[in-house]
Amino acid sequence: MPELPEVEVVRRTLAPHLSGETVRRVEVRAERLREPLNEAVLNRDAAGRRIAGVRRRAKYLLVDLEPPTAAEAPTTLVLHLGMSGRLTVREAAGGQPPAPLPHEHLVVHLASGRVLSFCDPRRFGQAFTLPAADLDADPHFSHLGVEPLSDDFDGAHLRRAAAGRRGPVKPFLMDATVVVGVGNIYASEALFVAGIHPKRSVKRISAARWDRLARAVRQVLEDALAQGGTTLNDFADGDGNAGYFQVSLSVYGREGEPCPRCGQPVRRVVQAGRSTFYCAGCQT
DNA sequence: CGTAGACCCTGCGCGC
DNA sequence: TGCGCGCAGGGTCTAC
Repeated sequence: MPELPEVEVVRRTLAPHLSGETVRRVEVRAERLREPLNEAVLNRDAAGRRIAGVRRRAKYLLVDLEPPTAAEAPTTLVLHLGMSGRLTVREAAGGQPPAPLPHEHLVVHLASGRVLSFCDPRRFGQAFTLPAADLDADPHFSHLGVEPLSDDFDGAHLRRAAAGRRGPVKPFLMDATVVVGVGNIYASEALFVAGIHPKRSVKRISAARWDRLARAVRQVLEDALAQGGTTLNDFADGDGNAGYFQVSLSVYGREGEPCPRCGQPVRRVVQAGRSTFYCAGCQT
């Protein structure tokens, strides 16, 4: 479900509901996710703490938790939606916590009686805690590359990252050590906008093309963010991914349909086990 | 070293 | 109608 724009939309809709709340307790309903959920550790690091805010790094959501006493250190509740995760704030009903949802693996009970609910049918998501100071050094984060919407991301960055590497550009663009947050949808979309063939070797891309690609990545993500922001504004109230498919896509998922620019049928190929969509006329 | 492929898990839509 | 197959937006590990 989520790529970077969607995760950012979730962050923006959750943050006002969560900031200032206090975590009462964390309930693990199903611990068997990609990394097992540990209810005892989650409670040790989160229960009784006030939520200072919600940040994002790559596709991870970071819930900042204040120390309950000056002797303790800030912690962070890290959440990843995987392929099918949904985070919603749910209201208490008649003084009772809301009834369990299907695939609701984690429930963070808040002092107001509301809960932060994590549902994830495919169980590729993650939830764990860390001392806030250890985030950057943690193996989940230490290898991550630049944020695509930051000033550090441009054509020169891509060109430097590609030096000494081989292979096609599309999987390269999805390599989180190069740039984070570019998932399977927006990798295809950005290459279309930039006019670059997804199979083109990273060794055969000019500086001008790297510039164009970096601009395309930024544009595609920002456009999706703008559209997601307007169509997903009730996300936190439990309406999951309504509006997701309203984000206009040029080639992704459109095999056989006419290219919006030249009319040739959109093609699909599989690269590194993932579908890639492109126009053979517009992308070289 | 870097890259390609398998794998984690469940649900859905399609063709037969 | 029922069933099997392929496919799905992420990330990590292993084998080459």
